[in-house]
This record gives sequence, structure tokens and C-alpha cells, in this order.
Amino acid sequence: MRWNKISDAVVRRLPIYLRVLDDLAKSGESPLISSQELGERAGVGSALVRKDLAWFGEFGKQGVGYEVEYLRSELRQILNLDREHNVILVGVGSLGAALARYAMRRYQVDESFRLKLAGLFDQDPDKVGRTYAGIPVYPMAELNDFIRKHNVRMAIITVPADAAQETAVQLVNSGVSAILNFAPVKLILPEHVQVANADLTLELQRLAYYLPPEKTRE
Amino acid sequence: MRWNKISDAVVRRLPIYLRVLDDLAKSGESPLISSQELGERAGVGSALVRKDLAWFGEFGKQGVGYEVEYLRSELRQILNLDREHNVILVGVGSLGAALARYAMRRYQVDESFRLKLAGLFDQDPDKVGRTYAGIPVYPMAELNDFIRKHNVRMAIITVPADAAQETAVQLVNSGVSAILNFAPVKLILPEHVQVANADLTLELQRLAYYLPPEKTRE
DNA sequence: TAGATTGTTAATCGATTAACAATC
DNA sequence: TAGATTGTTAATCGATTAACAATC
Repeated sequence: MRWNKISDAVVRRLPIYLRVLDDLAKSGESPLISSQELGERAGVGSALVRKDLAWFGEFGKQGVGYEVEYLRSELRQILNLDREHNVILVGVGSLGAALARYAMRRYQVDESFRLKLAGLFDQDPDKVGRTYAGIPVYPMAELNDFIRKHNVRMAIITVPADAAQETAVQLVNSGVSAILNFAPVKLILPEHVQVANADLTLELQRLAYYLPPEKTRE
Repeated sequence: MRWNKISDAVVRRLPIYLRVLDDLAKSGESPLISSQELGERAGVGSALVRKDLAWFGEFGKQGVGYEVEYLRSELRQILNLDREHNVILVGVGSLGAALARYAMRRYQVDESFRLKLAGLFDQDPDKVGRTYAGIPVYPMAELNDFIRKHNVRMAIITVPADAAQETAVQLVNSGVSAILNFAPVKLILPEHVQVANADLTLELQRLAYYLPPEKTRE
């Protein structure tokens, strides 16, 4: 089954639904959920919930709702989260190191989190050979081989802005097709590569727009 | 001047335009830029660039384009980036500490970055009193006073998921109106509070959707 | 069966793009 | 003046919401 042409707006909501279902499964409140309830918890209208899910199949029962466990497992499959993926991180600065710890803990604690940080890469010889959260740092020269050997399709970029584009191209050339980019740079890459930007500066600057005018100190 | 009702889609692009102009100013390529060129560099259509800017005034000259320096300064004003803002960060785990270093370095290196990390907060007594990148960690009990005293309107949340909602409410009650939230939780807050979610798990799960089917090892 | 809720179609809303007169 | 590019209006596109027949 291939569902081409699902809009990104839809795909972005699927992990949100999944999270609601995970919470529900953990708390064991009810084995069933209506689009109404699911929408409320996800912050989305009920009609939109039904429409989003309907793109992928008929998961509910009229008059009843959706089975939490069933829908959960379907969503995991749709999101490819039913199998493990090796992920690498490039750029082991303080942010990179923090994310490595974060991802690793998550992987160990939550068995449904199937994204495995398999290796870290850095250009600095002083960092190569060290480990963070048990994950070794490799030199950039080994990037290509590592990606191919471990079938890495997903990568996190935490290198400085001026190295980001070059790093991304290397990753893509080696076979990576999904990138979570923390560098404040718009990456220019082939169409088939998916990029998620975690551009904190942009977010902070956007927030600043909404700040109220300076209150003069009384 | 108050421009109510500007859509968030528009506001999100302003910092992108600003970044392009900053780069241009630094490289000194040209004192003028057309909506065409600006759009290309920002990854946006030229008509949209003109429409976005037109919400706030007439910044260009027909037949000529936009003056880089002038438009830059206007955008900074619109985004409230022409004055300094005190920001606090709550939750000094490894991610929080990394972000603190990141923000502080940025503040020191780039004089046009006017967001100043004024304090860190943590519930753990062992962390209180320490400093990160020169910024002291305060106990949660001092949160309220600190926010009022330093006129803090913006905060970064890096506490664990189960503490995020509570933390956010405290911040808002003390006067914070813009939050960058790293906890994997949908915060429920009054309308007037702006929240930017940096939910890495959601981003990674979304990226997983686009991964190609597992290639069987040859 | 009666009540509830899905899946889906039609209506609405909002954002982007195309086009062009105004004008530098 | 001739050429270029803005600011803006109208057309298009896409996403969300409303409504309801189908059906559990």
C-alpha cells in the first residue's frame, strides 16, 4: 500500500494523534475513543480527525468510535514506527551532546520509541573516540561507510551554520533521506529529501513579534 | 501603530526575510534587493514577499526594489528586535544547559541578537547556585519575583513533560506572554499567550513517515 | 430498535499566485 | 523616455469545517 500525495498538513497531525493514543493506552481510561474526544485532546476539530484518518483506511466503527489499541498500531505502521531505524547525529557541540543524551534515554526508557541513535560524528579530532550516553563519536571520514553499513536513512544536523549545507549534501550523497536540521540555514537539497527545521532563532524572533510594548518601570 | 490581525503565516516569514537581509548586509553584495531575489533566497514567491511586506507599510520603490538597510531596520522594529528582552529558561537538564550556552554565545557574538538570557531556574537544589555560561541558576521559589523585577516576557521551557504544564502556568501568572516549549506536551494557556513548540519527537516521527521501505540487505 | 458516531460530500474559509496599473 | 519593479486586486488553490446519509 502506498499513499502518495497525502498533504504534509495531514502527516504533521498523525504523530499528535499517536501521542494522545499512547497516553490513553498508558492510563487505560477507555479502550475506545471518538473523533470528538481525540480531536479535543489533539487540539483539532473532530471532522478533521475523521478526514485525516480516512486517508489511510476505515479504522472506526459508526456509532462506536475508534479502538485505541488498533488505531495506535495502525498509526505506528503508517508512520513507519513499527520498525527500528538507525539515526546519526553530526556535530557534537553542547547542543548535539544534549540531544544525543535525550534521544538515547528516550530509546532506553520507551520501548515504542524505535529511533536508535547509532553514531555521532564530528570534525574535531579531540572529540573523536569519546562517547556520549554510550554512543561513540566517529570522524567525518567514516560518515559514508557508516551510513551504508548501518542503513542509516535519518540524521540530525547540529553543526555550525556555515558547515550545515555541506554536511547535508554529504549525508544525502551517502543515502540519508530525512534530516532534522538545527542549523539556522535553509538547506537546499533534492526533492526526495525530507527536512524538518528546528530553527530556534526563527522561533524566538517570531515570538518577539507578539511581545507587548515595553512597560515603563513604575 | 498596531497591526492587529496579521496572520501567523505572515509573521513566520518575517524572520526569514530578516535573515536574508542580514546575510546580504554582511556580505555587502548590493544595497538593493528585489522581491524576486528576496523571495528566491527565502524560499518564497515574489508576490508573497511583496504582499507580506505591504501589510506593514510601503517599503519599496517601483522599478527599483527595496533598500536592504532600510527594510532590515523596519523588520527589526516590526519584530520588536530593536530593543533588548530579558528571557529566562526553566529546567536546567542537559538540553536546558546546552540551550543556555547557545543563547548566551549568540548574544555575545551577534550584536543584533537582542534576546538576553537573564536567568535559569531549576527545582533541583543541587543545581541552584551553579552557573551555566555565566548565568546563575535560581530556585523555583524566586521565579515570580525575578520575572516581575526584570520585566521578563519571554521564557524557554525545558522541564520534563510532566512538569511542563504547571511550569507554564506559573510563568504566565507571573507575566510571561511568550513561551518556547521543548517539552513534548500541548500547553493549555490563555489566548493572549504565544507558544512556539519545539517538539523534537513530533518532528522525528513525522520524518519517519517519509522513510523509504526497508531495503533488504543484499 | 433508537442513539451514536463514522466516512464522505459540499460549503466555507484562508492563503498563495497571477496579473497589471501605477510609478520610480 | 523606456524598462523595471512595486503595491494591490482578482483568480486559484488547498485546507478546514459543516452537514448528513450510512451503519454499527
